[in-house]
Amino acid sequence: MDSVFKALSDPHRRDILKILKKGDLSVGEIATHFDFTGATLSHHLDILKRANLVVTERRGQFIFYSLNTSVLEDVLLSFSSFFSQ
Amino acid sequence: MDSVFKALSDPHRRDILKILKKGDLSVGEIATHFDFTGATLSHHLDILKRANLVVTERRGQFIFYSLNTSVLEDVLLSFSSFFSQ
DNA sequence: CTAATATTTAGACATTCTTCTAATTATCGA
DNA sequence: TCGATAATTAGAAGAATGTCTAAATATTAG
Repeated sequence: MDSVFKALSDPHRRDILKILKKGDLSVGEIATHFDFTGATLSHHLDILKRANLVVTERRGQFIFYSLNTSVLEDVLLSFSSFFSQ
Repeated sequence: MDSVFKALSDPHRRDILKILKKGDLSVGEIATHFDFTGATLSHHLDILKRANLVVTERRGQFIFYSLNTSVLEDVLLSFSSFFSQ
């Protein structure tokens, strides 16, 4: 759970998750939304992946990232019980 | 919202919130749950306060901290819409 | 096979974060 | 009022974080 909170603590990473809500995107497509380098984006994606918030799938030259919806639901439940109850 | 995510990114601060769920506590009482110094605790409490996650009230010598429940509910709602929809 | 494109990895640097000790402020009890 | 207790503030040190450039890896097209 720690890695999830850490992952969500950066605004750029939260933006990435929001962008992925609309559908899977390749790294290059995600990159068009930001000003920093590909290396930096790669680093953010790695942190999201380690937190299990996203999953990847290679399709030819491209690597597509998508939300790991089941984990996101778990996270939300976890948040609920964290705050209430 | 950024300050909230930042505040929640530290495990000790999340522990503090959990402890406060049981009821208001003075700084000294909160301190009994942790190993670090009072100065460090004070710093964590300051971050939680700036994020509006807790509120304070002086009672004589003591300063009591309690959860800012209305903001916590907002945060949870915000999280929900962040993940779903 | 080679060149081009997509992405990640390595290494460096500046900033931010967590923690500490020491000093300061606030309040109470005698 | 003074000393003791409670909490915060100031300043410093080391670790972690976000970012960059350059190099490496993977895949496709010709």
